[in-house]
Amino acid sequence: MGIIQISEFTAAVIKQISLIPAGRVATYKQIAELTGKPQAPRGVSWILHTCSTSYKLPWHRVLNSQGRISFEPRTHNFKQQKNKLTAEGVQLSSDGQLSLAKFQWNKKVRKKKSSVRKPKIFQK
DNA sequence: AGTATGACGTTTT
DNA sequence: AAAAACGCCATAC
Repeated sequence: MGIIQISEFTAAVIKQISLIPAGRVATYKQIAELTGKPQAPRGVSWILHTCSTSYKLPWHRVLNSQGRISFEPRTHNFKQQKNKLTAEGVQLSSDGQLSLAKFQWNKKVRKKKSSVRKPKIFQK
């Protein structure tokens, strides 16, 4: 095993993808955003293309922004990804479409403002 | 150094 | 609505 130099970006992408919990999915764009480069979803896809197996990432949890598997439905990769997702409880249609509303990992910089409820004693 | 490519995403036909 | 064009980015060659 040799020493490999990878870029900051690559390391950040690998980190974020490894954090996606089972049963949830993220999009390429979302990963790009989480690594601070919202314009780089293509870079994310390239990294997955090259090192998904060598880093043992949950690559199958990354979909495109329509909530769709980014492989042609005939391909082996498509079937493998679909099987892995199904095994985790992620429901998707036969053509590889799922509901992002249901399954998207919500680690995102979103500031909900009104989610904090006042204690009952203060309500009225 | 310049070009090509890819598991993308958005805008324009 | 679907397809193509366009923009974008990190790597490969």
